[in-house]
Amino acid sequence: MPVTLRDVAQKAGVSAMTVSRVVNGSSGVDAETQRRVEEAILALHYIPNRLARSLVSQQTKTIGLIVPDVVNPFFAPVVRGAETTARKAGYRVLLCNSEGDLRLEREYIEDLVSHRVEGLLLAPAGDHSRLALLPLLKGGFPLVLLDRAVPETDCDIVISDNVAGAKKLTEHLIAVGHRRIAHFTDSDDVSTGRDRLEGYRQGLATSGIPASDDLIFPTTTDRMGGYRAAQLMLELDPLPTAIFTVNNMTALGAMQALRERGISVPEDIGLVCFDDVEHLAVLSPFLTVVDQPGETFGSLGAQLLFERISGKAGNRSRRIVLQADLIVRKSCCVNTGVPAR
Amino acid sequence: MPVTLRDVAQKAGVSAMTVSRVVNGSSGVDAETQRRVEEAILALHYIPNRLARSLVSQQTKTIGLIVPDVVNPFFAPVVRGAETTARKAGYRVLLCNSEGDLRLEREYIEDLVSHRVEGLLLAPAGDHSRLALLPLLKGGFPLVLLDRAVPETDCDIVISDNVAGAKKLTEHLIAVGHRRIAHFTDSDDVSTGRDRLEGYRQGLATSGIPASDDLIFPTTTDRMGGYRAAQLMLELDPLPTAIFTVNNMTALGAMQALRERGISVPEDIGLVCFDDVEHLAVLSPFLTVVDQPGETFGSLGAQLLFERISGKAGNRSRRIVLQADLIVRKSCCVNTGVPAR
DNA sequence: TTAGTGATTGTTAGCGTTACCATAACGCGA
DNA sequence: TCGCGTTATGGTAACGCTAACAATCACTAA
Repeated sequence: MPVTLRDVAQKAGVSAMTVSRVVNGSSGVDAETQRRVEEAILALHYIPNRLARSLVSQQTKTIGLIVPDVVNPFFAPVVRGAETTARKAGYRVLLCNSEGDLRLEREYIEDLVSHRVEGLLLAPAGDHSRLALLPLLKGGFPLVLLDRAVPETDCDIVISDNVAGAKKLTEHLIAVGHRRIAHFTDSDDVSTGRDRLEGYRQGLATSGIPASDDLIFPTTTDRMGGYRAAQLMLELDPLPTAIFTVNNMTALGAMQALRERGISVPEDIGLVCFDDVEHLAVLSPFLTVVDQPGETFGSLGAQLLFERISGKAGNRSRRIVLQADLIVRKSCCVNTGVPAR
Repeated sequence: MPVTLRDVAQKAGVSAMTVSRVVNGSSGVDAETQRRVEEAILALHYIPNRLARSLVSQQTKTIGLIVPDVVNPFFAPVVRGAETTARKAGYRVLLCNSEGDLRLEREYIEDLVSHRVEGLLLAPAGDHSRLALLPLLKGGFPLVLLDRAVPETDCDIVISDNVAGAKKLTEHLIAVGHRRIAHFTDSDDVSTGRDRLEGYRQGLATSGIPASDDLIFPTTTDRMGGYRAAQLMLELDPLPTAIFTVNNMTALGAMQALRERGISVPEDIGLVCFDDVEHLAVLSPFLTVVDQPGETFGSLGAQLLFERISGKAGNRSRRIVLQADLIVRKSCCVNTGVPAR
């Protein structure tokens, strides 16, 4: 059904090759011929078939990007950063949403490879993503990890210093007077979760506060996870005076649960988290957070990937650690300077 | 470099055709042969080349989705809805971000067509998208518009009743006592902007309030647009007692500008808008809005598209109008019942 | 004149896959 | 033993495109 090169060639009274030359702007086509061909292209609304083109040229000018959640205010700018950088390099991005699900992620990886993307940007679902990545790595497939590390998987990565960030956050809580701090953490399978938990522990340790497992609530990193963890936490007696959640969505969920119980932040309990919530920060600068530069993750990741693709990247794998900044707002430090209870 | 069907065939000691049969689960392959082939596939990490496959089968099992802004809390669920529905139908989605830019949009459309997507879901940048769409429509290409109509362009569409929604919002403002209401509107090129402006006018008209052009501020629908419009509006004397912005991002920008001037909402001025801001609604249920069901836009749109693709969709174009719901929160109705000033 | 030069265009093959038809091998009844 | 259907497998062409080479032509220098 769609118009092909041959259709154009026939209409213009030339060979397919000549049309191809015109389409690709190659030199060595007579001006008059070129005009006739261009006329035919316009008349027929011819659009080249990239499948065919890629098949012969062996390059698709496409990279894949898999994130656990496009909607998350942290990943959204990551996507944008990657896309912008890719565009500048003449590449397009195939975007996939793994929902943090290993099986879905695996499917998407296969899918992208089968689409012959020239490289892959991946914010992995967790440590077990390793199984899907190993064959890629073994085959020398250009791959850059974003945001999350995968143990024993040696490849380029853009990540932030989660331990330091979490430690900063914890120390801040302690500095404003909190001693009993709950932590909502991700499943043990995700490096960011582990690192932030470690930062939390270190933060407590430097102040000589014992870390109690009772205060650590493993959960999922979506809003529901925060909601559930908060409900569990609310059983505690005495209640913690502050919560440090592993990411932004979890904090929102916690917030929701607290509100439902009539517990207000920061009057009754402090709340801090990793990752900012962009739009929210504008409307009511409220949550104290450690903010990661999402857009930079995306653009740096894409840059690393393109270096890999073009073979400019040597054998050793590169590791970029970005700084995460503490943004102190109002969600943990009560006005009296001392937390309630 | 990548492994092909022939490599597998050679390894398994069979012809390419046999491997193809195994890969596609066709019958008529000896159990023992099948085992050998499967072994070879696994050993070689063979992944079929979808480019080649699509080239011969003439179907890519892929649809395109173009939105003006993935990051916008309204479009994010649209994307998710479309993707989920597509997945269920065995399709994948190529997601593109037009940034509301006509040229970029046009490029993406060409790109997607050249990728031979089987259909296109488009939230158009504006009326002028028409030029890019006409050739598609003429060629019978499956196309479904989302959220925004394009005049004189007859095709399937999922849209909400913007006039009614805007009217409701305006009437609500009037009901709580506002009479001098500013409206931040989109460029005249976008149907949603026009319709909401029309709703605003109708809302005023039913109460016999004259609509003054001085109160209407055309701007862009991002945060910066809202910010700038608010700055212009602040020159007005007397100040309006309420603002109705054309979408969520514009409201956030306005909010920002107001805060910077020390003007608080709703005490000093009321603020309402179209589209909710999901995460924000949880953390502090504040903005009074007309909420559109984003996910439904995406999934219904995808459904329409698949009916089109499979030819089940007759000749006439379908138009689905969704209801937009007024959610009354705190951003326009002051506690005293009377707006300031 | 005659090969030589350069500019323009065409021909052929192949990218990796599948549809379609051909072939081979086997068993089975007559 | 032959013929026939049945099952398993292979060969060939084609999808739309481009790389590489081949052909054609006008024209020029010797």
